[in-house]
Amino acid sequence: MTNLKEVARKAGVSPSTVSRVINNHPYVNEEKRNRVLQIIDEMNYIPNINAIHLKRGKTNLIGVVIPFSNHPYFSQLIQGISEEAIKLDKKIVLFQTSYDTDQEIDALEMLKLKQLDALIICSRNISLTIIEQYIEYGPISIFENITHSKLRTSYIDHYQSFLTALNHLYEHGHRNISCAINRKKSTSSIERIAAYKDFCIEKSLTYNDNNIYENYVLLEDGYDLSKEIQKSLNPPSAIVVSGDNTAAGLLLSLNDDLKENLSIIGFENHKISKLLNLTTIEIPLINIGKSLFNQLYDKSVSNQLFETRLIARQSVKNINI
Amino acid sequence: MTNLKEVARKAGVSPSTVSRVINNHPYVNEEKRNRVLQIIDEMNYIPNINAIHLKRGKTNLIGVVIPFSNHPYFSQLIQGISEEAIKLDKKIVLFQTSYDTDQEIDALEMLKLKQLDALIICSRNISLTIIEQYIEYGPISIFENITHSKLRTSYIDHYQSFLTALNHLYEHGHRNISCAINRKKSTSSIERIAAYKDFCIEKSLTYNDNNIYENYVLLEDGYDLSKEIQKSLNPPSAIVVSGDNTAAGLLLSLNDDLKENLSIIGFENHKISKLLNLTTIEIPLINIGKSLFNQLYDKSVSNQLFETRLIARQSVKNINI
DNA sequence: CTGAAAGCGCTTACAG
DNA sequence: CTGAAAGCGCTTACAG
Repeated sequence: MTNLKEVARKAGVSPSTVSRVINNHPYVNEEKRNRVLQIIDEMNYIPNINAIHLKRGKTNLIGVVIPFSNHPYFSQLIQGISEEAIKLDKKIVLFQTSYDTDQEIDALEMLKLKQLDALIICSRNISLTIIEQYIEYGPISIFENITHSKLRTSYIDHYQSFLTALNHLYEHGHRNISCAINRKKSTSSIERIAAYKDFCIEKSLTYNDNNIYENYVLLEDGYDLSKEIQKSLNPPSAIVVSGDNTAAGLLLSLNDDLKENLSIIGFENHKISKLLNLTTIEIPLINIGKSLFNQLYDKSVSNQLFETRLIARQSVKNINI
Repeated sequence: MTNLKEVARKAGVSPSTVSRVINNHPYVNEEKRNRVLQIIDEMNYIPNINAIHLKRGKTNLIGVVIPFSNHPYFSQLIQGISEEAIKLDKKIVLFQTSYDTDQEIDALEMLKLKQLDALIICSRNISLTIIEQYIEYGPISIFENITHSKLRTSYIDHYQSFLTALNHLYEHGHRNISCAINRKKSTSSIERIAAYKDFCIEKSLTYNDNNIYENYVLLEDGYDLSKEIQKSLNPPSAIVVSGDNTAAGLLLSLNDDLKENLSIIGFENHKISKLLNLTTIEIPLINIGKSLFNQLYDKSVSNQLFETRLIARQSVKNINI
């Protein structure tokens, strides 16, 4: 491997000059510059990036922590992050954790070791307290509603969004409403369940734990969900499903009776929801991804709220009260 | 930022000894080792990873080139790659290219600059000739049938797999068979089209370009595909769709007439195909991902063929000849 | 505009 | 078992 010094020797200049040429510094004699450039080409010289990183103290590598990449929710976030990263010529190091805490710590440790300049956490399992210990090592942005810390956040109001969905169903006459969420202990689910409880109280509907279906996230989970609903003694007339994928799977798996009588609202507004005429709450995931990235480069810590909106389609029907 | 030298000074030993402690070398006095460990803890010392990389000449970073991550085909590959990478404590740098050549070159350049130890190419747009120029900089594995070069390959026989699907339909009495593929110029599509042509010739069926539908890859593309088929003057009795996602979208979008009369075979055996009782050709993508990773660490260049198999479900019906 | 020199923070053969 | 020294390959203030 030829190095900068050899190039300098062959070109008859000092290493400093070669470095200046490579980094496009002004004040280099045109003739010398050309000579160096030519030698670089001849010798097929490649700068050692690790030496540059050592010297500069940064790597242009940004870590992204996600549980899975095979779900449109997360792949849209990645899409947005990537689009912005390309503009600044930063690279994305993917930590696909499956919510494994060790993997999450790995990412934080790489930030600490300076192999990553910054970190984006799309979803976490690890405690916030642990994450906060790493803030001193580099900017961290997270897709979660936390405003009291040094974390940079982009987030949506899960409580309000869920309430919007529930109220939409209420306005269409529904009084027996269920909901399906993913991990019960996730911060988003906690907000959603709170919205559901408050909604029931406010509308004087009986709140029942059994009306909350847990661990539904994939398309194929919608099939299982349909089975659960079908075997229910008092099946709901409507259901809020916290992801379009599951909502779509559910819609497609319904028997004829439920197909007529079950109203469904999904979340995220993925393409499949349009294809299936599914009412949904749009979440601007790509823009959130962009924001999560850009916040890393803000001078100050910021918290960015993103609006969601209901897109009414045909999967919510009126019911006579 | 405290460094190794400061730790050495405080501990009253040489930098060499500190380094030995950190790297768990034998032959370090137990007492000194403990002292060093204690100082490291006290000073909250963190080794600079870039210095280590410079010294060692490697980074434990593996690049992965994929066009999109929001498609199960690719996310399964990533899954397999990640599972193996974790075992060797290697990290994955994701290059989500959208088939943009510049992004692909970026990945190759990072290999050249030694920021990546090795590279995995799941799908490419760039020419093979260019890729081959980078082999000297580090191991490269690719998901493609290439045996004549220094590239490490894991691959399936797209020709044979497609033929299997076509013959299955033929055996069920179908004589008017279409197919849907993604990018026409991709190597896999070229093999698939060749299989289709040869099949038509062998069975004395009329081959017609119009029976090959192009650029169908997503679930929602299945909807468009259904429209295309419905407006066809001589609609096929069966279709081979080169991905389960599109096949599922198609199946779900068919009007009642076609629902009765169109047989469908998908590819990959994703969960949705089981949910919808879709006949498919299974592709062991997770294992291929694992192989692509492990081949990087083989001493010699290898080429690994993976078998596919037909899984018969209800989406292929018998037709009377 | 240019070079000599110091330094980024580690590792490792060498000598003891 | 241990330390002094050289070196990995760059960059950059400094002096000219």
